[in-house]
Amino acid sequence: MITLQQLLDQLNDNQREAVSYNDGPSLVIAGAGSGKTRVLTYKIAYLLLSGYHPSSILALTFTNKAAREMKRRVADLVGHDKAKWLWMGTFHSIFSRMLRSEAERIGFTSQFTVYDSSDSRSVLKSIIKEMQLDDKVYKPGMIQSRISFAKNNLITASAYESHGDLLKSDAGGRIPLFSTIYTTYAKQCHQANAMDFDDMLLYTNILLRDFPDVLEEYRQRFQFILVDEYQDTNLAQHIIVKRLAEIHQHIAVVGDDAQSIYSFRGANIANILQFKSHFPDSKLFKLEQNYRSTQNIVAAANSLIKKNKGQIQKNVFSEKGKGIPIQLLTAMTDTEEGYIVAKEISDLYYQEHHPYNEFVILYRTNAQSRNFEEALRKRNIPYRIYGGLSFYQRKEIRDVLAYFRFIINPLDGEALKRCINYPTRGIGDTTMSKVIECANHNQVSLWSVIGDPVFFQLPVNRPTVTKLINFHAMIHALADEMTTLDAYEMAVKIVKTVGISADMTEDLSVENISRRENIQELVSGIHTFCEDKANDGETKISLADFLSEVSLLSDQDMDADDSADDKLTLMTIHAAKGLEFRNVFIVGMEEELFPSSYISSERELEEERRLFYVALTRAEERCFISYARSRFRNGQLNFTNPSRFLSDIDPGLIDLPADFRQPMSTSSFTPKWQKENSVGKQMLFEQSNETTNSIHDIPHAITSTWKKLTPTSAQISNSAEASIQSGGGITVGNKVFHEKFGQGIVISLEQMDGNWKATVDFGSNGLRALLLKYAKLVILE
DNA sequence: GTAAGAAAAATTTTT
DNA sequence: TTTTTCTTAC
Repeated sequence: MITLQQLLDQLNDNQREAVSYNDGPSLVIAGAGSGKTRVLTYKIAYLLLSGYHPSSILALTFTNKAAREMKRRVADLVGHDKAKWLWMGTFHSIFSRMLRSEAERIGFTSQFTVYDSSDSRSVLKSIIKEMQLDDKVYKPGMIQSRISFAKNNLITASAYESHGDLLKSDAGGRIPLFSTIYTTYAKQCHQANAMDFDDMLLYTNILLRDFPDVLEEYRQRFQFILVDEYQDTNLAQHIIVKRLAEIHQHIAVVGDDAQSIYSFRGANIANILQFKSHFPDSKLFKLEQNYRSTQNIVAAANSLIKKNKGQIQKNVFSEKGKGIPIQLLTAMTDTEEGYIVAKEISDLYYQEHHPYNEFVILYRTNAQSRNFEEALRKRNIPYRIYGGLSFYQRKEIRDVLAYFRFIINPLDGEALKRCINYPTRGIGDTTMSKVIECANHNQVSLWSVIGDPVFFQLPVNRPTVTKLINFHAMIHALADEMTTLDAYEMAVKIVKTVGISADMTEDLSVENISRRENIQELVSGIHTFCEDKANDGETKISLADFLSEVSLLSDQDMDADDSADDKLTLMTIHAAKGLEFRNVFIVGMEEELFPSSYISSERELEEERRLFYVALTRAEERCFISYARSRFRNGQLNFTNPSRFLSDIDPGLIDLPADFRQPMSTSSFTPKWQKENSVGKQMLFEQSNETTNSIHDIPHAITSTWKKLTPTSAQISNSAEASIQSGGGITVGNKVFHEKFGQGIVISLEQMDGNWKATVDFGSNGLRALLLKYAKLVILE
């Protein structure tokens, strides 16, 4: 147990001020490596020592890992007995807890299922199919992200339906039925007693908006609110936090606007930049001393981030040694880049005795890892790759979890589809389509139809009826066991009963053995889960308890086996946020790759620059940056140019090779279609900083997102006009001939990655998007 | 209901 | 180039 004084003595002046300030809202801007987590944990400990009850403190994070780490560190300060009562967890897990206890108010049961993004994509796919829409136009992925953005901006399906601008924008983007899909999707999720990740934020908002007693209860309960990584919050999260803190104003948020790299997931940097306007009495604290990196690295990162506009001014400094300049490695090809980096690592390992686990290779895209893997293998350098399939994404794990879900919530149609499909039991697509149609027709759940196919006059033959009824009976019997068995017993029982065990023991292929091990790992994970809960004094741990936690878990949360063995790390820069390494290699520093060729606005360019900032600030001691002059991308050899970001770094802080030519492009963004012709001067993509308080008002921010997702009619005509000047002679309205698709009419023209793309209506052969570079279009008239 | 073959697409992804 | 998704044939 620590005293208040001891607590404060362990902090620097700025940290101490931030921790002990409790006269109103505060915003703590925590520069990279400045002890952000330390401030958060000490602040919580401080509050506990000054009399707050742990259960009156709410601390929100973005990852379970961060929550766990923070809880551990608070426990180290004040003891586990106190720390365990804290409301500390991810936004989603805390809100899930609230939603489950108030579920009935919004038409769900406390057993509601959480749909992950592949579940919701699958639901959307079947809706699109059912509405007989072309999934080339209504791309499930695109629809999904639009719905996600709508929810993150608190636009419900019904609000969407009555929002003229959005409807108009959809019509202009050739997806007039989007709103209908959204409504159907919301309805189906609701009927399935299921919420997707975004729903958890949206419904929490609705709960707090429509039920004053609930709002009041949680306002009373949470006497102090802390939020980590505030720069990554979206509107939905921001509004919830704001509502809860509205009365007592006991709120502290921590973050770094310079590390906001998740806007593509809906994060709104304005939440942190405009914090003062949402909490006018708030006090700003800045943590500017970096304890991680050498002065050189800090200065280089500072010089880079200075190129961004619209940020909170800070002066990050280091009192460590000057260190060595950043080293730039140039390769002729991507393969050579791998070789050079591996060589450099090898030298440091053998000559300076740096263990491999003090190295990280950071890249913009996962696809870049390959060259490095090969080069590392050649030198026998052990490595670990982050990213790719997570444990919970694996088919066998999803199968098992589907059974858990289905038994707990029989209305969960997605789980049903998966369960009925595996292990094979002679019920295929044909039967399922009939079941779905029958369920829709009778307005009942799939579960009901399967329970009594004869009653619902399902048009299938006798053996199929038996199969369906058997399946129904098996699930029903298992559901009955729920009352007596705990999570672990239940899991074992399910895996045995449904035939997964049998299926796994049958074939002994290598893949199958790995699958079996994965299932084994899941089951023993459940065992551990039960034990942990029992140690905290909980009794009767049900499978539902496990499921409600596991559906909010990601692979990042279970890497227990790291750091023990001496392996180098390969990961994307996004995945590296929050981590630190002695030696950092930032690779693929080329135009079109980093910054990504996908960016289309100054705002996105700035986010890419922040991403680079995050990469640089991971380094403690050495930082290497590499690029190649040529690279295979999508099977094609491309010649590349060094990234414009290289010239954003103060030249005195980076060791340039003798033959290095500064990237010619300036650091500012010019859309290609503006560069090549002078049509269209307005920045259609700029995001507004406005946010609003009301669920039904459409924040300005979202409309701009919309413009990104769907070309507005204005944009289309801009592109069309531009094409008149430089589109290779083809213009909108041309009748053209394609050797495969025949005759068609050019509907629109736009530029992508410097290539002209035409959308052509080939009549019975459908709408086709064609790159003029490849498609040999003959102009007919 | 599965397996092989063709076609199309190919950022980043805390929950 | 690889990976994923859709088709088609057994």
